[in-house]
Amino acid sequence: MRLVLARCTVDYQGRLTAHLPSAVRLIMIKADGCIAVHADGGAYKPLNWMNAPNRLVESDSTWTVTSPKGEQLIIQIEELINDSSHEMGVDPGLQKDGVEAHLQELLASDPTSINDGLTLVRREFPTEIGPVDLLCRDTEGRAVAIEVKRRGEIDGVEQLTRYLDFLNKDPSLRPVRGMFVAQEIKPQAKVLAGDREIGCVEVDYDELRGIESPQAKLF
Amino acid sequence: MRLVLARCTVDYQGRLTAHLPSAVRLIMIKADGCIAVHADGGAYKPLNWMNAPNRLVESDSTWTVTSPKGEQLIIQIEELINDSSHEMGVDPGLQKDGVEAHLQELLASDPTSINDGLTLVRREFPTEIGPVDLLCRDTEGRAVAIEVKRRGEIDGVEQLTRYLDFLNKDPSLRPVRGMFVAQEIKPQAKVLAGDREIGCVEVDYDELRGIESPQAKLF
DNA sequence: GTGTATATCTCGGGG
DNA sequence: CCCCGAGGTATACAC
Repeated sequence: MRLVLARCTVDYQGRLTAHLPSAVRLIMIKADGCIAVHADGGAYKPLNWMNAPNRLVESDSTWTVTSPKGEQLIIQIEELINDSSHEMGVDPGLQKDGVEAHLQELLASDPTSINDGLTLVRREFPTEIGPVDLLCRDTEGRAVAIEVKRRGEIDGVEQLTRYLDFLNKDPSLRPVRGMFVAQEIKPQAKVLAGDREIGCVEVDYDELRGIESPQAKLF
Repeated sequence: MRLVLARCTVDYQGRLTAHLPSAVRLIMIKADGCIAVHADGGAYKPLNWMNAPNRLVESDSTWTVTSPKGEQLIIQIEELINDSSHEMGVDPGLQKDGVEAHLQELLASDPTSINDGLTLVRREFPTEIGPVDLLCRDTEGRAVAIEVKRRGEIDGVEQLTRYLDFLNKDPSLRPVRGMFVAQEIKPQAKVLAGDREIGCVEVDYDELRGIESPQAKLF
């Protein structure tokens, strides 16, 4: 990783046009070629950047970065304050726990935690317009489409509604009812779901994980 | 801005749980207190981070960052390779051109570029569920709700549909028809819009800007 | 490759 | 404070 501290201006032309007036900034160049220009504040997003792959040409005080997609970043170095490079090696990467995929796995392994008597037909059940998180059958053999979210908002209800529209065109499934499952469901989402006769269930991730592997609680 | 190069492990607990095994990384601490942990690759996103405001406590080799929202980041420094601080000053910030707001302004100033005979009632016309980009009337005085996007995708059609549902509950507006305007509209979005009797119009940003300020073309 | 959905989304604006 | 919407969203994954 190369770290350059410099007073500079930056111009981006590509998906939009953007300009950074002169100021002192950190320019980060990573081993894969991606470049980020950071100010000393404003959280994690750089002011300007260019993803890999790209081509960086340094000509005197003008750095020109060009991407194959036709994007261009021009950095004018007005005053170079520091320029250092460091060998860092490959990163083993981030291990996450608690994202939607995990919640979906837990619910798939035991759909009765959503509703008594539910049995799983398939996870990621395909439709023409995208996959339904869980497709189940209830005790009476009727199809139930389930949308899983960490936080249940209005978009999720719309998404499930689209799936239901398509699933209900299939005679072998019809009638399909919908259920919206999340750790937390926003009131507006509940209202919209109610309006469309979609059931709402709030579940507790830690509790599900506890039920899933009860021995974990012993240690 | 403080830049620390170190072999470290990182653990985050908050909105989810995440762990970073030992490796050499860049820890960036900005003037506003926000912290980002970067690997030497993988684009501009940090592996782990903590937004301002937060509290950083350095105790020997263990850094503990706590946010008021109850999030926690623990960095174990195993080997300190470099630690430097730089004064950078306040950044004047990014100037953007070509985002949706500009497109909306141009269309508001001349709705006939969308459809002959349209006149503007209001930009950001409020509804219970959010503002409609443009509300217009056509030559026959009927209300037209317009959703403006840079890139027209399926979400935008859903959004406009929600607005239309609400607007059509208002007797003084009803019937309201919808138009979906973007620089580029994806085929599926066109299909969904067609299904819901929403008109689609693709517009050219540069051309609009030319019409808007014709003198700009002279120079 | 396109299309779809997720994200510790981030970030900014309005009530 | 929450809600809502835009983003050069980026990123992963299925078809």
